[in-house]
Amino acid sequence: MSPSPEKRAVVRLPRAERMHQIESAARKLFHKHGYTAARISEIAADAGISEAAIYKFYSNKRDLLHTLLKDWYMGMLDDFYEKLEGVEGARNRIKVIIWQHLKSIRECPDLCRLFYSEVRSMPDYYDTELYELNRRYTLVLVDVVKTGIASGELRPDTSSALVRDVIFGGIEHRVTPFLMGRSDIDIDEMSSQLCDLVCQGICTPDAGQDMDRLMARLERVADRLDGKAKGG
Amino acid sequence: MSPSPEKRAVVRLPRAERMHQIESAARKLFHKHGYTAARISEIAADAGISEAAIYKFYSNKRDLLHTLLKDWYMGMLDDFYEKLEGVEGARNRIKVIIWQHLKSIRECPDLCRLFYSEVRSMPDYYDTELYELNRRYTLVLVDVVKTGIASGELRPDTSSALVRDVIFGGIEHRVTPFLMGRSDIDIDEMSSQLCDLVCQGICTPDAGQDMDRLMARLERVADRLDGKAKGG
DNA sequence: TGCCCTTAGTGAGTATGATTTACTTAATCC
DNA sequence: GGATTAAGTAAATCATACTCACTAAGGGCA
Repeated sequence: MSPSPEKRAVVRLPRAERMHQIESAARKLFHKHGYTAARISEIAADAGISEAAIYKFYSNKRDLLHTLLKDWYMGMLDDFYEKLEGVEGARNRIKVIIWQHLKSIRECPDLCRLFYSEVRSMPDYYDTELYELNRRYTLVLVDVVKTGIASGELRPDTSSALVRDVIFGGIEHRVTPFLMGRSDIDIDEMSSQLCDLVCQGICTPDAGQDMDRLMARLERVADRLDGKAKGG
Repeated sequence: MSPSPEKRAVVRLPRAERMHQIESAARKLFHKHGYTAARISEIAADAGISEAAIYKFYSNKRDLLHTLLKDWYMGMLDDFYEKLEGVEGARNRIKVIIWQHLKSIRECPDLCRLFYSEVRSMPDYYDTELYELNRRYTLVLVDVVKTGIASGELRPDTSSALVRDVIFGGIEHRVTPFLMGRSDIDIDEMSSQLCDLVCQGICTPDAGQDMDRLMARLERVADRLDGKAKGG
C-alpha cells in the first residue's frame, strides 16, 4: 500500500519578493555552472518553485540573465557620476573612471564575466537595453576625453573612441585571469599603471633632438667661457 | 503503389577530403547562424553526409569549432614571424604586429568572432590547445616590448603584460562593430593611431615648457657672450 | 579473381533541458 | 461570500546533440 502522494504545501509570495528569490538563485547557479550549464530546473528548485513558474516572471532564460545584469549596470552608472563629482582635470578623471570600473569588476566578477561571455557577443546585442546602458557607461569616459582635448590638456589629434576602446578593452583582457578565478587583482596598482600608459605612452620621451641641439650649444658656450677664462 | 524507397548512392571520400568538406560547411553555417544556432544536421547535409558521420571525425560540435580555429591561429602565427623579419626598433615592430593582427581579423572576421565569443570565455579555455596557441601569439608582442625596454627605447617601468592587454584588448573592442557587420575598418589608420597612442600617450607633452625656458635662457646667455666677443 | 579487412557511412534511436499548455487554488477586493 | 486576479503546478512538447548497431565500398593480397 503506497502512501497517498504528499503534496508539499504551495507557498505563495508577492511578485517582487519571489522575483528576488529567483534572481538570487539564478545568480548563484550561473556563477557555479556558467549560463549554459545552469539548469532552469535547478534555479527553480533553489527559489522554491516549479520550473514553469519561472516563466511567469521572465520570458525566457536569457531574459532572466539580462535582468540581473541591468541592475548591476545601473548601479555602476550611478557610482561613476557620484565618484567623478568634484574631480578636476582630464587625467585625474580618467584615473577615477579606471579605478571605479576595476572596483565594480572586483565586487561582482560573476556578473562581469556573464556580461563579457554571454551578452556582448550575441547577434542581437545591439538591440538590447544592456547595449544602451553600456553605451551610456562608456560615454562618460568619452566625454571626459573630449573635454580634455578642448582644454588643451590632451593632444588635439586624440581619438576619444580609441581611448575608450583601449581602456575598457585593456581592462577586460587584464582582468580575465581574475574573472576565471586564477589570480587576484590590485586595483590601485593596475589603475595607476594603465592611466600612466594611456597618458604618457611607453616610449622614452624623445625630446632627443632638442636636447642634442641644446647640449651642443651649451658645450660651445662653455668652451668659449673656458677659453676666455684661461686667456684672460 | 508507392515507389520503392530510393536510397541515394552513398558517396565515399578519403578522410582528409571529407573533413575539408565538413569544415567548409561548418564555417559557412557558424558564420550564417552563429555557433549555437548552427545545426549539426544542416552542416552534415551541406557536407553531403548524415549527422552521425560528423562524429566519425570530430568528438563533438565544439571540437569541430576548435579545429577550424586552430588552423586559423597557426596561419596567423606564421604570418607574424614572417612579417617581423628584418623590422628594426621596438616601435616599428609593435606597429607591424598591430597591423598584421588587424589584417588577420579583416580577412577572417567570422573566425575571429567565433574565437572571441565561443572559445575564450569558456570555463575550460585554459586547458585547450587554442589557449596555448593564443599565448604563443601574444608572446611575440611581449618579447618585442621586453627587448625595447632592454635597449632603452621603451620606458624601464613599462609592464609588458599591460601593453599586451591594452593592444589586443583595445583592438578587440575597436573591431567589434566590424565583426558584427556594422562598419568597415581602415587598417592603416587604425594601426597608426593605436601605435601612436601606446607609444606617446594622449597627454600634451609637458616637458615642453621646461625645455623652452631652458633653451631661451641659453640663447640669451650665448648672445651676450657673442656680443662681448664681437665687441671686445 | 575473389576474399578480407579497414573504415566511411547510415537509420533509428536516446537523453536532456527549455518552453508551453491547461489547469488549480490562495489571496484580495468589493 | 462570490468574483476576480494572479501565483503556482504537473505533464506534455519539442528541439537537437550525440550514440548504437549495423551496412557496404574498395584497396591489398593470395
